[in-house]
Amino acid sequence: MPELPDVEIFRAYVAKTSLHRRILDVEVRRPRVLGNVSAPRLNSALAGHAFTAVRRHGKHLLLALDSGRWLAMHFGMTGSLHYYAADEPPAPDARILFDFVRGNRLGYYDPRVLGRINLIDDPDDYIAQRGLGPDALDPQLKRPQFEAALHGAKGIVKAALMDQGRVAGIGNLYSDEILYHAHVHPKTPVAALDGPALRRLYDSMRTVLKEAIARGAEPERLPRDYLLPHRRSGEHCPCGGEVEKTVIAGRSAYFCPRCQPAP
DNA sequence: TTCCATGTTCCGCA
DNA sequence: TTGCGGAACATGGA
Repeated sequence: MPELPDVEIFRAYVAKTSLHRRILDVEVRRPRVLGNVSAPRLNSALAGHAFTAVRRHGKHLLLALDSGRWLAMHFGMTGSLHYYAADEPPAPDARILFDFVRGNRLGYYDPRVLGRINLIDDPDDYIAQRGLGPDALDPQLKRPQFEAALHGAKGIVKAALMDQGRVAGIGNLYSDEILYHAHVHPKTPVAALDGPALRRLYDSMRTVLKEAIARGAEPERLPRDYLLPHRRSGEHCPCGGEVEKTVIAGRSAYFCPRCQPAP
């Protein structure tokens, strides 16, 4: 689930449900999801405080506390958030539960336990320490900055799009969609991209991510002329051609050979 | 039972 | 140094 559009949905969800509510307790049911902080330290840092703001960088969600500290959430491959009213029992497989006053709760779920939660002092330091590039939807990221981010990459374009150090937020699913709209084959070397191809990649990155957010980050709800609703090998591309699957960097990559001719 | 999965990181190799 | 393939992490669904 959690690529940029999903995490953006989480951001709006937290903003709507969980800000300015005093936290009573943090229930850590699976300590493995805690990165740099123990369960007792997390609890003492949060209890009595409230989240005051929430922002997103790439696939990372950053929650400000009224103490000045921040909680950094990453969702791995399967993480999500669910908010519960006082009379709703949280699902039993929550990894972490943030208990607010009056019985409301925010639950952090992650079946595969690949996500992490860190307690940090400064989100910009955190982003820098992790070597993250600019957020893919940052208004400051214009076409020249995007081209600069890809510049010098020696590998293939799908890997470069997913490289969080170049541009943050694009994962395996949406890189396929972006390449599909740009009519670029996923194995095209970055060095072989000409000006028009770079322009199409930038435009489709912005369009695809915004459209995905508008559709609630549910790939199946994307327009029919998108690739993701047809992302199975043998399925028909909107153009009538057949969707093909290949493996790139250990990940499955789907594309339409008719719309995205081999480099 | 086996394979595969929306992420990240580490290792070995070229 | 860079990039790639593969493995590991842990779990559930097809």
